[in-house]
Amino acid sequence: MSGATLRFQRLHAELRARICLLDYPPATRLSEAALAEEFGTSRTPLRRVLARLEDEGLLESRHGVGTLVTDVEIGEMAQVYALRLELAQLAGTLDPLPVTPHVLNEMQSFVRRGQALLATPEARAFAQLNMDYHGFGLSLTGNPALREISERLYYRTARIWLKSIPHMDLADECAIFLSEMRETRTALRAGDTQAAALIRRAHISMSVRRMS
Amino acid sequence: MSGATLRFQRLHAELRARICLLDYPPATRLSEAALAEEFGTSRTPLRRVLARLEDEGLLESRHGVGTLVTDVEIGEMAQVYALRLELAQLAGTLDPLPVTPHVLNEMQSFVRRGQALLATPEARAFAQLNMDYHGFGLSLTGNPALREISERLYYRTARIWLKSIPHMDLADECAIFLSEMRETRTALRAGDTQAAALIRRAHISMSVRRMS
DNA sequence: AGCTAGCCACTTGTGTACAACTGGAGCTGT
DNA sequence: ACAGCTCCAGTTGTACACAAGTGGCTAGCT
Repeated sequence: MSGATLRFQRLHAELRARICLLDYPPATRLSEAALAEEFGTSRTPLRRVLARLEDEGLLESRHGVGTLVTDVEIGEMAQVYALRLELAQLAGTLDPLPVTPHVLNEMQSFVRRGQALLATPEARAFAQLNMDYHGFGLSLTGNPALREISERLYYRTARIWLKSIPHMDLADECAIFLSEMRETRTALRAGDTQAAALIRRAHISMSVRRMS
Repeated sequence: MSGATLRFQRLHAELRARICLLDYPPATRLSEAALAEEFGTSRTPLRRVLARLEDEGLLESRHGVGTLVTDVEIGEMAQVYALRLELAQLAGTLDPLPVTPHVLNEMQSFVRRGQALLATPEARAFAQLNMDYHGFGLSLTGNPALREISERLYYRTARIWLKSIPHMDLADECAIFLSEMRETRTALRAGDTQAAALIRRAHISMSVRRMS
C-alpha cells in the first residue's frame, strides 16, 4: 500500500469519525484550506477525501459557499435502517466465518469495555464503542461486498444515536448495549454466527424504536 | 444542480458505460491526459471522476504506472452476486412503489426492445438493454439507499455477462431475457411488485449458473 | 552473448495560482 | 427609514507546472 493511499485512508477515517461523533455537528462549515493546513498537506489530496465523504452522504460542497456537514433526521433515515436490518441478518447467512479464539478474545474485550462504560456512562464513549463494535461485527462475515455496503450505511446513520441521546436515558442505553454484547458472546461461544447476526438485527431494530 | 456537478455525472456515467460495455476491456491502461483532452477539461475534474470509479472498484490507479481497468472473474464475483440476489428480492418487500400506468408503458417498451433484440441478437445491444432494464427495476423501489447500493453492485458485476457470452448461446440468452421481461410485465400488470422482484432474483440466479 | 546498472520517457500525485461563484456588509438614492 | 445596488471577502472549482515514482530500453562491462 502506497504512502498516498495510507494518508488518504487516515484522513478519511479521521474526518468521518469527527462527523459521526458530532465534533463537526450537522451544518458545520468546514474549510478546505484550514483542514489542509491542519493535516500538513495542500488542498488537492484533501479535496479527494472530502469528495469521498460527499459521495458517502456525510458532506455537501457548494461552489462559493463552503463544505457543509449534512444533517440527518430519524425520519429520512428510517429507510436506511430498514435496509441495515436486512443486511445485519444477511451477515449471518451469506458467508459466515468460523468463530476463532481470536474472535472470542475480541468479543470478551468488548464486553469489558461495555462494563467500564456502564460504570461511568458517557455519550461520546458510547458512540465510539458502538463504532468499534460495528467494525468487529463486520469481521464475522466473509463477504467483502456485504462488509463494504454495511459499513457505508452504518456511517450514514451513526450520528442519529448521538443526536437522540438527550431525549433518552444514557444509563439504560449502556445497560442494553452491554446486554446485547453478552448475548452475542454467548452465541459466538456456541459458534453460532447466525444467532449473533439475529441478535444484532433485533437490537438495531429496538434501538430505532427507542430513538423515534 | 450546478454545471460542475452535471459534467461530473455525465463523465462518470460515460466512463462507467465504456468500462462495463468492454470498450475498455480489463487491464486497459487509461490516460488521464488523453481523457481530459477528449472531454475538453483539465485533468483535475477528470481525476475526481476516476477517483470515484476507483472507489466503485472499476479502476485502479497506480502511481507512476497508470490507471488500469480492473479485472473481474466469476469466481471472485460470486459473493457479490449472492448479495445482489438478496437485494433484488428486498426491492419487492422493503418499500415497493405502486405500479403506475407510466411504469407499465416503460415495461411495455422494454418488452419491445427485447423482441427487437431477439430478432437480431447482438451482445453489446443485449448488455446495453440489460443495463437500462436494471435502472428501470430500481425505479420500482422507493428506498433510495437500496437503489444506491443495488446500482453500485450491479455495475461491479455488469461486465461478467459480456465476458462470458463467447462460451454461451447468445440467441438463448436473448430469448430468456425476453421471457423474463414478459413474466415481469404480467406481474406488474397485476400490481404485484413483490412477484416482479422474485422473478428478477430467480433470473439473476439462473444467469449466474449459466455463466459459471 | 548475457547481465547489470543507469538513464529516460511517461505516468500519477501534489502544490499553487487563478477563475467562478456566493452571501452579506455597506453605501446610496429616494 | 428603507429598499436596492454595488462591492468585497471568502469559498469551492479549474488549470497548469512540478514532484514522485515506475518500467523498459540501452549502453557498457564481463
